[in-house]
Amino acid sequence: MPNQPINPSIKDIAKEAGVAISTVSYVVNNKDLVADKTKEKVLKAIDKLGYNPNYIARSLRTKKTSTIGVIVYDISNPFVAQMVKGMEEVVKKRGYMMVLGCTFNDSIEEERQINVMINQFIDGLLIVSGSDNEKIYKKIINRKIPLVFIDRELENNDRASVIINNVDAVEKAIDYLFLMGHKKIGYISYPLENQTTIKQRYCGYLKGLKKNSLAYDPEYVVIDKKFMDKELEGKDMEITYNLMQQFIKLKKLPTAFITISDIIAYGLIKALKENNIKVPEDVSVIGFDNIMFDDYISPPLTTIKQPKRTMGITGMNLLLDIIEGKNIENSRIVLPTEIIKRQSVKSISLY
Amino acid sequence: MPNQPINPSIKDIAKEAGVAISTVSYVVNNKDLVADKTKEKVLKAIDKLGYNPNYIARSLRTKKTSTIGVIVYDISNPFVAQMVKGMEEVVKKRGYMMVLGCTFNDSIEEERQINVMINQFIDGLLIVSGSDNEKIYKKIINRKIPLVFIDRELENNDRASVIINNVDAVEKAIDYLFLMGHKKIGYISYPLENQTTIKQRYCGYLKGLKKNSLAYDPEYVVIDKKFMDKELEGKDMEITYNLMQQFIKLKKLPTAFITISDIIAYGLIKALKENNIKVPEDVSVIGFDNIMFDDYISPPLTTIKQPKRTMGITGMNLLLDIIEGKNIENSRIVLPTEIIKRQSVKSISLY
DNA sequence: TTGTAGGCGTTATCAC
DNA sequence: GTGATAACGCCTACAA
Repeated sequence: MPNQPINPSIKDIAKEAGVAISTVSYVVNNKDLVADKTKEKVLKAIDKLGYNPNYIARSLRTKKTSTIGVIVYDISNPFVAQMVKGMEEVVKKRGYMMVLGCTFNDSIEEERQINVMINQFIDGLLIVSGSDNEKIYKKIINRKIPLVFIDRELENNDRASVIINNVDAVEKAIDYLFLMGHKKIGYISYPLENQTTIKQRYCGYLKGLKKNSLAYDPEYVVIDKKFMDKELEGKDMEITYNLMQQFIKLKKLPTAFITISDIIAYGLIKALKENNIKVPEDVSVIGFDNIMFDDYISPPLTTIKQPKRTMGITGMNLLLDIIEGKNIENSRIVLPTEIIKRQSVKSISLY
Repeated sequence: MPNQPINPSIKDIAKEAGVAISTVSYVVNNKDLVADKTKEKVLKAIDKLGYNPNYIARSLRTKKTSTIGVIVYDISNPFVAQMVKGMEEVVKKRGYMMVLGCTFNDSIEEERQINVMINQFIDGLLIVSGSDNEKIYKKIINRKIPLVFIDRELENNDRASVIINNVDAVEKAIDYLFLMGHKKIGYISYPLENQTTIKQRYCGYLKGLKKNSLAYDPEYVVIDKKFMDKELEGKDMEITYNLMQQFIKLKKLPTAFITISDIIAYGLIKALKENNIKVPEDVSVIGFDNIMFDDYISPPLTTIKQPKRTMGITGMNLLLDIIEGKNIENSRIVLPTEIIKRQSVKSISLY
């Protein structure tokens, strides 16, 4: 019995089949240059030795890795996880792999990860909600590495991106609340620094207020640095809960709150309920994202739905299209949002 | 101005610094063979041309990719996402990358993904809750690719793994319920086929019943194939909700339910509440996992906590230790579970 | 239609 | 200490 190499190379196959290396390569890559008879011989040898092409060697030659870098802020966030799931579906279908990195909204970390990834490792990069720091992305652009942003727009908006209309979304939520008779509308958000998405939503808040001739009352808005605390990373529910416990004791309450995420809404609702403030009877709440739990909390949460999975799918498809040199008709895709009406908002028009 | 290569190679650096290629390599890899003066020249050239080592080429030589394959069933499941987050922390810290694949509990898909990954692409593989199909893993073992399982044990239990004691966990939950006066304890679970973890929990259920001299009543157990339906993938809450809507109409209720996941518990609670069955007054519920929302639903969910992040961290560290040839004292790590008592269980000892 | 040979960017082995 | 040079496994002109 001849000693079979554990990981046979193209060379071993060539020897086994009694043909040249290039012939094997042609067969492996489905180039129609090989006579059927020869092809068969090669295939048989491949089967016999159990050959698998070495992607590393291939990449070294072709400069293609079929690997996509995906950078998110926190994979354990349900909104993010749902998007990543969408990306994974596409990647799988189109024959790529996905490497994942979490930045936890730390731009130093983001830059580090990008650097590692682009060191000839990946064919393209998908960034979810990166920082506002344009500088980080210069290197990617310089190296001509295809790049798509999801859920975020840079000031320099000629970048490929998949987004929603954040201004519009919040504005519509205010319209809805106003329609339901609310005049005092609060707002809970991350700090606005370094995050276009968050800024835009705040703009929507202001715009919606103005549009409905509602006064802006700083007493009603909670924008707190604690949300950016590294120690508290991933604990938005608790942060909100604690924040609101204080808020309730110190300040007057609006009749409704809009929050920039469902997670925050959950924390808010818990704090409210524990202080015997009924939701929605006393205070209405609108969340953002429409994560899978909204139907299962009490009361079921009214929210602004983002098409999470679709955002992931669309973003990944766009990126792969760019990589594969397909004709891109639109590289700035705006996906629709929708207010999902459940039971956390109540009409107060009778008052 | 000399034309600088966009991606300078070690060769370009050598030329720039006026030294040999190998010298540059020594410097890059911190081998202490180079005179300080030469080293400085090289460093200067590296800085000037903006050199980055090509990982692909390096991998081709060294047969190391510093990339770990992670296979999970569903990244959008909060339990999984939390584990992956733990892995990501470790991977980052120890200088590796992570490629991610989701199988959605499809063993064909699992095998396909494993094949892609092990084609010389990864240094090791971390599998979360794979199938029971030993055959799939043969190839990995044959190729001597380090492999660690999380949350799952194969029959052949000499594999490296990070698990919890599932039998014990459920048994303790029954003890707790019994202590609270419950004699009729229901159970909601995935089908038992192909999943050791699920089987073990069911054993725990049986064992706990017997231990407390409680009769097994098939009327109280819900084990349904719908949970494995490809179309319904990722919708355990809805599935449970629908299942229980029927159950409530057709069957008698136990005084308490144990479920194999918090997600399932959420669906159950919703169905119960909508049928005016109070939780925990009429029926107590114990979940499994302790996901981040348990504190925020109504009532807050009593559950069996799994150390999700720790499982991810431990599993990844174990795998990297194996890869790096460290001395492994224990390759079958059992992590502790704990009953987290919230408000979904009520004592009925007074009845 | 098939074979030869060069090179992708490294690292490692030897000389010097 | 430093410098040639041969691999690693593959792809692709180009030659035959």
